[in-house]
Amino acid sequence: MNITTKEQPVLTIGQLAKAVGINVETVRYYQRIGLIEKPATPLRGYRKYSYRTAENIRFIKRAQRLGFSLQEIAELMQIGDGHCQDVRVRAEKKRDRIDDQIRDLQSLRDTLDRLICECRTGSDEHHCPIVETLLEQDGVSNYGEVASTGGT
Amino acid sequence: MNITTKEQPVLTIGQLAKAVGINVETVRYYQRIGLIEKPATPLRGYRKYSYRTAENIRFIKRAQRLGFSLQEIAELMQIGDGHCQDVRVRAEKKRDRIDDQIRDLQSLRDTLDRLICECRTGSDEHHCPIVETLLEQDGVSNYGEVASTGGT
DNA sequence: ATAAACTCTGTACTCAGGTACGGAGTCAAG
DNA sequence: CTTGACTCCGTACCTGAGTACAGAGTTTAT
Repeated sequence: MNITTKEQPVLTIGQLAKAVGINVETVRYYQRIGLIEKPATPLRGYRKYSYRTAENIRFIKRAQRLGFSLQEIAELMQIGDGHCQDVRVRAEKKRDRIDDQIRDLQSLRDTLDRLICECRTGSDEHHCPIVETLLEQDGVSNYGEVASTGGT
Repeated sequence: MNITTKEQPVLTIGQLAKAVGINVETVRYYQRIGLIEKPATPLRGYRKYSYRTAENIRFIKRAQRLGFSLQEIAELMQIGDGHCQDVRVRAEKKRDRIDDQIRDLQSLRDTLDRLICECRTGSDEHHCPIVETLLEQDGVSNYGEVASTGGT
């Protein structure tokens, strides 16, 4: 694993998959959707992958953990070479969407929590504030526009 | 819309869908998966739905906004009649999962934000901290175990 | 009475991110 | 040289929450 072997294609797909901790099928899947390159098929025998590819996959996984979709990651990898600003703008949009998500989840959490408390306090076994809230026509309309309910 | 018409099946599927603001196909879908009951097929002609069904669908939509899946909602509707405690336990579990989600999103958000700031501060156009972070082998391993990365 | 609008039924498709499988080829160890 | 493990390739399947569509029947308005 020294610097000289770094760029040599030496890994079989199985070794590659193991090295980065994903499934062989997932490696193939990434190839299928063009997210990682497919080393030219040797005239006979197996494809060999470089550690570079392993790093690319780790990149993908890290970006996924940061909340990017594979589509977005593909774009990131394309522009990633050049313009920092493009990447930053994308990251900012992503951050803003995450903020929205957090807000929604929090208001949801608060609503649930309040209901749970009421439920715990109430002694009437045959009347559940949680279910009743859900059953209400109106009132409690301030869950906070959580989770886009469709649209088109 | 007075109390006497409440339980009479009077709505066509289209009126029902419109009344609750969802697609006709979605109503059918809910029927298919057994989430709402299908009024017995008349010997000829169209099915009629009661306002009760409309309320059930509103229940579903509200529960969805609270973060329940259709599967969970189906369960809620089954146990909802009787035992408050069951509902509460489910709601508590749900709340805890939401807490996890919020935590994950927040650590993700912080990481992104930090990178964005570094990116904005840095003047080097040819070196993007965001991309570099993603490209790093190790370090920055504390995003907070976000998003289960698979595993049989 | 006829056309437009609606409903019914069943099936297939969508999106994302994979997973599974079958059959054939290939490689490495004993 | 054979056996077992691995790879290749294509295709099909999975989950969740719907959406789309075709063709036939029905209802409603004119």
